[in-house]
Amino acid sequence: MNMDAIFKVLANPVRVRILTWLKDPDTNFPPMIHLPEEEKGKGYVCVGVIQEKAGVTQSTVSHYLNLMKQAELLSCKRIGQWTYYRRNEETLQTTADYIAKHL
Amino acid sequence: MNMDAIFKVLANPVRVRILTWLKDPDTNFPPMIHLPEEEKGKGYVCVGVIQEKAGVTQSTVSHYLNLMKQAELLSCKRIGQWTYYRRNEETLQTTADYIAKHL
DNA sequence: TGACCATATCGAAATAATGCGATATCTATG
DNA sequence: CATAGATATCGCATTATTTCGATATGGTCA
Repeated sequence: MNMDAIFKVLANPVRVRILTWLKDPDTNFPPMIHLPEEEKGKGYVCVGVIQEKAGVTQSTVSHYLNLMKQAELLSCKRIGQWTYYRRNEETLQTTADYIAKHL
Repeated sequence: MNMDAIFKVLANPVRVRILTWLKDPDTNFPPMIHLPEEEKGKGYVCVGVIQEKAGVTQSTVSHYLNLMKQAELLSCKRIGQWTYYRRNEETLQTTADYIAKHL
């Protein structure tokens, strides 16, 4: 796990907000109506609604999401013309543990 | 507590290393021979030895230490011509708790 | 296939962080 | 008070990040 990349992600408050919004997609985002039934309830949120809520341009949010994916804080799945991102709880957990232990 | 400033401190690997070195001054730094008896064992380390170990210039380490102090990750005490820095365990603890809970 | 929508990538300008050398400040001491 | 040592601050050049608009890509559907 690349802690360095993770801390760089966290150094930007918009990215941190996105990360926390994704903890509870149901209250922070509209329902993902194009998501197939079997993928629902897994925390997936498409780029467009994240962009709108974050208040940055489409290219910026795409860049941010990519950084977070490189750091393995998010994973994504493309379904149709949409890309859905969700938290990678394993990395988040490991990060929290690392900080508690080594910081 | 300013999480934003804290995450910015952590975004630099040299600063993170300094923070972790200060967890165990006895093994990471030479003894602070000018420190008065009553201040020993409190984790204080002077700027010079941190600079040497970090491998950056004096002005750079001073700047880093100041950023970490602003973020309340470190506190400092001037004794004689030396400034001694040590970890602020309270902030570190609160940070770890915050991350575990909100991230 | 062609128009359309969502997302990704590219290129560039603005802003911020990095990290240095030079200089200032502060403290001790002769 | 003059000097010396430790640290802080200043000014600046370099590099990285931010963030945008423009464009490319990839999927959908008539």
